[in-house]
Amino acid sequence: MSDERPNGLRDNRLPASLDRTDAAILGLLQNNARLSVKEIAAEIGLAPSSTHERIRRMRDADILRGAHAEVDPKALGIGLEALLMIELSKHRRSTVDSFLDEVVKVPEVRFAYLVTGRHDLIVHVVVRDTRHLKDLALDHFTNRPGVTRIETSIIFEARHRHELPLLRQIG
Amino acid sequence: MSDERPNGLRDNRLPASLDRTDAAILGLLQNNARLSVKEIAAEIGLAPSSTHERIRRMRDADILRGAHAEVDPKALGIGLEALLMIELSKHRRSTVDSFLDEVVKVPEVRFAYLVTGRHDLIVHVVVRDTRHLKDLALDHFTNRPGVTRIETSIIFEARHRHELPLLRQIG
DNA sequence: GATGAAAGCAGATCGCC
DNA sequence: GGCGATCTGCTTTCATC
Repeated sequence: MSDERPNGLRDNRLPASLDRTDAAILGLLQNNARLSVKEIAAEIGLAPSSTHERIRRMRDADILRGAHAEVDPKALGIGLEALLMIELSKHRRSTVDSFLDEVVKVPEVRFAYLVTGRHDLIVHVVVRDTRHLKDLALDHFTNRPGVTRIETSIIFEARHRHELPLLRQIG
Repeated sequence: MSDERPNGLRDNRLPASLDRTDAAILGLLQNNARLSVKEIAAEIGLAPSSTHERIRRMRDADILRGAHAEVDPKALGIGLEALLMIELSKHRRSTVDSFLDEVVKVPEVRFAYLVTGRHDLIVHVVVRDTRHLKDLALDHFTNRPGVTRIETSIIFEARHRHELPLLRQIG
């Protein structure tokens, strides 16, 4: 959701025009970033060189932003995942950006969302067990200045979609 | 968080032993799945063939589970992201799995978490604008049997960590 | 833009240590 | 388990349409 570029200016690039072939490539790569250009080309019915050129263009335009490997959490000793729903004091709400930056440096944090509504911050954490969760909450959140209240929700089950929907008219 | 294999049996594989070299490889690939074996080898101080063998082993052991490309949401017309915090009726709580399955088929859904606490389900959705959000909530959630209440939290800002922490003793 | 051919390079295997 | 050599096949470039 970041609107901002590193220099702090709004990103005023004109919306890059994608056609349905580009969208198909993005869909395939979101589901499996290890697909070869050759495999993608076969899937979409283009030559590998043409497919390669489209991928290169989308990378240059920062539409395609790299890829991340998925690792089995259990293999790393992660036995429990939770969402921390955090309320911040009025004062801290003025400096939420630096707060977000600090939070996301904690290794056990997967994401931190600044949101509207009952809570101010939703933080997804991964831990060994309930004891680790308690320690993490106390050490990094409960006692932190600016935090007025935390609600903990343990995640029983999670489902993910890796592919974003295409919500624009395409060229 | 899935404990289950496709056949419905518990996964009883012994915990695969990772050493710190394996952990370093996983860390690099989580941050950038497009790194070549050669680049990873240089980073961790091993020969490319040895590095390749370690990666192959972790893939075979299902510790390394593929990769997903990251796409600029704005390029697809996504202007707004939100969390839907959903309460389910007692009856529906007995069939949450099929509910989760259906929810995650909706293209605008990124993830759905079944959780403890005030809410039962946390659903991350991506939409064009507030009008789209309203329509999505009404069409797929508010009027759905089993849903008793929805709270909507708009995401102002999001930060992610792509690398999971190593929480096990390593060999 | 798309294409096929050519060049360069990475992935994968293997025998050896 | 790590290593270097080797082979194979993919990525990337480029001239042409």
